[in-house]
Amino acid sequence: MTSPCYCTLLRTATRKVAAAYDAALAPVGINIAQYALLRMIQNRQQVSLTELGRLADLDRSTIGRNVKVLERDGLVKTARGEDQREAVVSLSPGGIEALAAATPLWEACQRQIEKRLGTDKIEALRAIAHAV
Amino acid sequence: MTSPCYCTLLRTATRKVAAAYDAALAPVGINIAQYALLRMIQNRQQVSLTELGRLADLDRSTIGRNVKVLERDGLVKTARGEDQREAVVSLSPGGIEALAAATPLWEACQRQIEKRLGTDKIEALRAIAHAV
DNA sequence: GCAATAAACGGGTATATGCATACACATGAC
DNA sequence: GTCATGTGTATGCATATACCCGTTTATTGC
Repeated sequence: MTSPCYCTLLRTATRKVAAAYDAALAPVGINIAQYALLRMIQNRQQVSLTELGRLADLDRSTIGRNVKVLERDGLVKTARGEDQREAVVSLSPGGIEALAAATPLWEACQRQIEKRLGTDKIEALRAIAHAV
Repeated sequence: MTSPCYCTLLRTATRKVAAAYDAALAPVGINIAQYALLRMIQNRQQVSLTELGRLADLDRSTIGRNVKVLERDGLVKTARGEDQREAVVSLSPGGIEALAAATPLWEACQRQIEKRLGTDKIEALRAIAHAV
């Protein structure tokens, strides 16, 4: 009768996987969303909120709020850009440190997921992410 | 150097897919999370919050809040169970109606995703969801 | 140079989600 | 029957997320 809802499958899987990453990163005091954001900021060195939103595929207002939490926690700093409208975000020393501390934990999580899913499903996951 | 974060792939894919379902269901005034919850309630006719939480793999407190929104919107009703601690949830007439109106829209979304991903990736999605 | 338009943020409102804690009710040992 | 323990909810606090609207700052057309 009713086929499984693909969206619900995804949502549930994501919650579980994210919980695993969150738990792994907890010692550093950040979660997986923050880790991803910190890494994007690191890659660009200097980014505006709008650009970060594009990179992360997130609404600008979401990025703004998430960055605010990172700033409050001393992991990033923001400044006005040349374009006075722009808020330019970059890692603070604390953020660089946190990222360095978090990366091995994140790596371990990656390995764990790879082990759990196996090469074929990992490949499929990449393909699915690319397709949607 | 840095491999793609599987968690971030999943999170991003889920956001996009959920947005598609949310948009499809918008005419009925519910989102995909609510649709999934309504369907679970319909299947069981009568469920406690704890059981719903188990079914949906969600924290009990999350279920409690989500059900509260459904109740406010007149889609479900809750009553005290035999066990006086229990809140028993069931669909209201409005909820039955909404579910009926939403289901064709949801079906269309399912078809759209199937078309977008193709049989192989759909199968893989099921396998991944099962594995995590 | 000025008016219209576009772009970047910020804040309000709303949902979904989890954890920790408090409170209410049940149940079993005695 | 009473007390300890377990189970079911509710609530406070925090994050992530989106949409809409208002304000500020560029940019562009004339």
